[in-house]
Amino acid sequence: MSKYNRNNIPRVKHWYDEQVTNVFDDPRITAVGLLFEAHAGLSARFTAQLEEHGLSAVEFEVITRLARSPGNQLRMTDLAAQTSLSTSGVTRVVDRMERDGLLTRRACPTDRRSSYAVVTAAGMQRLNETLPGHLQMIEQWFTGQLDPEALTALLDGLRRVRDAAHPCATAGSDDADPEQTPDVDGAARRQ
Amino acid sequence: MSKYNRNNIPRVKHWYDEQVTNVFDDPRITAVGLLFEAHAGLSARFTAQLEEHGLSAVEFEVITRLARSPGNQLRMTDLAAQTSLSTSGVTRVVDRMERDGLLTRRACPTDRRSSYAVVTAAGMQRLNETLPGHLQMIEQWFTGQLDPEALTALLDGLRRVRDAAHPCATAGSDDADPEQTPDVDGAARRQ
DNA sequence: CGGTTATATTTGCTCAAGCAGTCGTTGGGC
DNA sequence: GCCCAACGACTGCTTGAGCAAATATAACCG
Repeated sequence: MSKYNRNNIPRVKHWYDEQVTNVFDDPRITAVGLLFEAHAGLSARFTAQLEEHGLSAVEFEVITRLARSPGNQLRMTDLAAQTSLSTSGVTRVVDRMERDGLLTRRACPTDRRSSYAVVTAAGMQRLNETLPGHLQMIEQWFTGQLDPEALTALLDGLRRVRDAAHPCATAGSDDADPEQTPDVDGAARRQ
Repeated sequence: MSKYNRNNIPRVKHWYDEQVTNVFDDPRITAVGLLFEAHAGLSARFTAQLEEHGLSAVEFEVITRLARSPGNQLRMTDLAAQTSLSTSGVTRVVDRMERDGLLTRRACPTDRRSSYAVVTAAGMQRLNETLPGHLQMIEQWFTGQLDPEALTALLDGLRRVRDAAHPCATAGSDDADPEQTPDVDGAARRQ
């Protein structure tokens, strides 16, 4: 439904000019709507599947971030920086997940202000139970909906938008991690 | 690291060797991450701008939906169906906006169970003050980040994902969506 | 050292949102 | 006309999240 470029005549003005029939139906708003609804749709699908495994979306994000980090652990602050949560939000999620046995707190040996959130064995097991279904959902509702070129184009576009708009929440995620790896198998030992 | 190569003896390859570092960096998860982070980034930018005009993202969505509806009004239930809110959520957001003078409730003449939420003059004025800046934000952080073809490709991909995954409104109502014009932003995490 | 500032986490408070239940209203079947 | 299921809006309750203050520790600087 190429609502936006209904004709291919090169134009001086913007791509949306002719379609503005009503201020509130502006195609720019529609574009945002597409992105937001795609997000909402996927979010709902994922939430439903995660719930079957007793995880909320936030908990899944937390445990995934931890599980991909060295030692299956992160300091609370770093965890907050990598997720959509504030530090107090992280405190409370970790509270709940600790109560449920999925995580443990561990004191940082070099800085007594800090503490690590560590995935327990039970947490890793839960994650391993959940992940295959989750990946299946992603394929079913997202990546599998598009052929490879379309998917690549979509991801390229998203990456640009993300890089432009994202308020540096993933600051420390992909870069080299100068932090020394503290004791990989501690998770099993502590509990 | 030390766990796996604590001594230099060549090890037998275990089933998990390639997974311990990779499973959680699966490109499918990365793809979802891009979409979600793009959404989060835009959402944060929009929220900041709307806040300057005294509107939350939800309030903006509500007032926009109403403003594009005939008579600048909708029944509460219909408003709920068009937004990311449940009916009780709509009740409360309309409460607040009515208190702030942006909306009014009006009794439905034909069905005394129903009531309409109507945008007041003050509400329309607020929206008109807010909208240009909002559109500017969309261009700045979203549509303006991409050249026309890339934008078209992005929107095409999003539309497919949206059509596949969007649970036809959110809470409760699961009808097909005959409406041609998609939506405005909303739902922050919301999830 | 002693004092000041910065950092890490937790806690109190507030608020927005959903669910489930309530109340009044509607409309169909008889 | 009467009954009852369906519907629309609202309310009580709970939950999850953020902000700001509190607490503890670290780092720095004289």
